[in-house]
Amino acid sequence: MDIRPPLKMTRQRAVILEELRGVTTHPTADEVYEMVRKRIPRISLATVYRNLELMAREGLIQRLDVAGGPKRYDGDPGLHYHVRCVRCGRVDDVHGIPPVDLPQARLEQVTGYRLLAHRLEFRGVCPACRGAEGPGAGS
Amino acid sequence: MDIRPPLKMTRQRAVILEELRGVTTHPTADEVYEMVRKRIPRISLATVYRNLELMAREGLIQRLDVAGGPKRYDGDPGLHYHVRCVRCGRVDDVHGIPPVDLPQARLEQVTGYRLLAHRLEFRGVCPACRGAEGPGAGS
DNA sequence: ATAAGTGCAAACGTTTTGCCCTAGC
DNA sequence: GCTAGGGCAAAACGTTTGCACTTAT
Repeated sequence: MDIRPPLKMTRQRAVILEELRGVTTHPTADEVYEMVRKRIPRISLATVYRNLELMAREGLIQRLDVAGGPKRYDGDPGLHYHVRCVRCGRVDDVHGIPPVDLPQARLEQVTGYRLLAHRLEFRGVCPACRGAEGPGAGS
Repeated sequence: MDIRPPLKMTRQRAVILEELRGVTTHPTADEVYEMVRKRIPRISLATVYRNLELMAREGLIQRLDVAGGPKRYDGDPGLHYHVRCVRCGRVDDVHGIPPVDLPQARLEQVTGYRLLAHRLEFRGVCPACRGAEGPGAGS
C-alpha cells in the first residue's frame, strides 16, 4: 500500500536537488532551470518541471503555491511557514514559530470535511522594501 | 492618496457581481463566464477576467489562489477561511471559526517584515468524497 | 536487458493584451 | 463629448505531454 519504485539517481536529479538545497530564495521552476543550466547546459525545462514535481510528491522538497504567481520550490522539506512580500514578491521562511494550534475537531464538525492539513501564508513588506519606500505608505 | 475613479456601473459588471453573490461555489473565471453568458450571451471572457480582477482589487469580492488550479472567486468579501477537497477540488467556506490568533509582534521580530495579513487554507476530504470512497483510504 | 528518465518540440489551459467600437457619465 | 469599458482575436505565460533516444539499475 505504500510501495513505490525507488528513485533512479540521475545527474540532473542530483543537481536540481543540490541547487535547490543551496539557496533559501524559493525559486520558480524557471529559476531552477537557469541555475541548473550552468552545470548541465543541455538539460531541458521539461526535465526540471518533471523532477521538481516528482521530488515534491516524494517529500524531498516542498512546492509552494504562492498567491498570484508561478509555483515556487523550497529545498527544505521540514514544516515551516512562509512570508511573501507584497511589494517585490519574494518569499522568506518563518522559523522559530511553533505550528499554530487549530480547533481541528470543531472545524471538522462545522465543515463536514475530514481535515488533513492546513496552509498558512503571511503577507507583508520585507525589510528591503520597507527601507526603500518608507513606512508611511499604505495601499 | 486614496482617490480612485468611481466604478462605472455597466450591465456586465452588475451581472457578474450578482451571479457571483448568488452562489457559494467559488467558481473559476470560466465558470463565471458561463453563468453570465446565460444573461448576456455576447459578453467576452476578457471582460469577465477584467472585472473579476478589478472587483477583487476594490474589495467587492475575493480572489482565491487555490493550490494547483485556476483562480477562483468568492462573492463574499468578508473574512473567512476556506477548505479545499483534495479529491474533487471543490472549495467550501469555513464559518463559525474565529480568526486565529497569531503572535504578530514575534513574527515581525523574527522575519523583519511588517505584517499585513495572513492566509489560511485547509485541505481535507469533503463529505461527498468521504462517502464515495470510504474512510479507510489514506494517500 | 529493461524500464525509468531525458531532450525536444508541440500542445495545453489560463490569463493578458492591443485594437477599435460602444456606452456611461 | 469625453473617457472608461467592452468585444474580439491574438499573444503571452506557465506547465504538461508524446515520442524517440539514453542511461541507471
